[in-house]
Amino acid sequence: MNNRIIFHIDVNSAYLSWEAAYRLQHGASLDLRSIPSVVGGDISKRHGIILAKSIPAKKYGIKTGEPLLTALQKCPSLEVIPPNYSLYLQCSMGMVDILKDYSPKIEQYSIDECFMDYTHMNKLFGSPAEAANHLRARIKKELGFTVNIGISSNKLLAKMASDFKKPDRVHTLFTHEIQEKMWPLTVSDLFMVGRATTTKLHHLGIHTIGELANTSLDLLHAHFKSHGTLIYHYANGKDHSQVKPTLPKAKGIGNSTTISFDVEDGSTAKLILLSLTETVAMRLREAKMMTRLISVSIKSSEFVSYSHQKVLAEPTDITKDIYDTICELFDEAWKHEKIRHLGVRVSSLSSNTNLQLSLFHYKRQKKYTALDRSIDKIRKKYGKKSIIRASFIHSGLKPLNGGVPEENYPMMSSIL
DNA sequence: TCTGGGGTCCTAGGACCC
DNA sequence: TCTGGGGTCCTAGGACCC
Repeated sequence: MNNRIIFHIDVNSAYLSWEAAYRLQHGASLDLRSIPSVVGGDISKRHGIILAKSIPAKKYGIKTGEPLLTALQKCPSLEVIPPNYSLYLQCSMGMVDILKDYSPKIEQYSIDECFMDYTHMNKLFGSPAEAANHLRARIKKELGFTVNIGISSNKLLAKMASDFKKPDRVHTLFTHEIQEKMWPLTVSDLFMVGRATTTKLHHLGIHTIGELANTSLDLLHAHFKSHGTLIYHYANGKDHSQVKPTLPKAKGIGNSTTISFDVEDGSTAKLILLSLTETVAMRLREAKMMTRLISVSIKSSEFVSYSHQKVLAEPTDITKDIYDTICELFDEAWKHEKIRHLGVRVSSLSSNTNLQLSLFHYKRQKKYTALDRSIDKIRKKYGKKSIIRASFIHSGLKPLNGGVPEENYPMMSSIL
């Protein structure tokens, strides 16, 4: 139990590296990773933030999540590349395919991060360090991008280790190395210590992970409740969570969008909410789930966010039912300020396999369920834009909004 | 500082029930 | 009503992650 070997594999500057590798494989002569470059959204659509940066861009003080505009002030010659999520999905799947050669126990933590349990696997690829280096080199050679790999006896320490010097490195962080390698780091480097917690810890005089590790659990629990207990154990390198090879069942499905202009009237807002609901409901049915809890979220032009939710009497997967509830919630919640951002989310999900329709609503539900099924089929066969609601015609708004990347991208060729 | 979008988990307070 | 305590559900907001 205490002798596990866990790897954390982290793609260096994932979105940017993937774009760079793709371009090189398609004849480009310039490697984006060698110049100040970023993947970022469209400023004119108010999506202008940095999603990934090259190491040269980092040297200008450009940070992930910061506005594109300030990044351009720091480096006017910055190369800005739009995101391409279906490419990222292909690259991510390519990497996981390689990882599967090294161990069957792989957890895909995000599109660019995986945990791998290498316990008892030494006979296959040698010692953990040998295997990690083999893996690192193979991904680089076959897929054209680099990764950092952290090795330890649990997931937390492996993840912390992969964050050490980048790119293209393997690091270990075993228990006996915690004091030397992890404790000198600033407390905000610890997983699960974000901005709010960092500020509060500083007020308590705690600045390094080592200081956090040596603070009393009682004090931390008094200030941070269960989160205090969590970060105390993390600072001491303690984590017993398992590598989970199967992805967990989704707890909720949501889509949201920042609108390119401020919305001032309810009818425009509701049209945007409809486009979001369409996508959310399609994804819900695709997952063969029903929802009982519907919520709408609003962000004003002044960046004030709020939400409103409702539990339904019975679960549904019908677009119209979800949308009607969304409109009701919006009318109750909206404070009539200018709107920048709208979101639709469904949760309290249950399987739809044994759907029991109440007798009273049976006919109505059957009708709308059949309608949704038909629309889903047409969209699947002829594309998502093949059938749209009349209300969007001439509206200038997208009839479907949000969603997950589609798997329609040509597979990356090997670099050879 | 003109500052995205997808998630998960936790907490606090109120309603309601026994 | 000088009036308890525990349990569950619901709601809103906030923290964190990539």
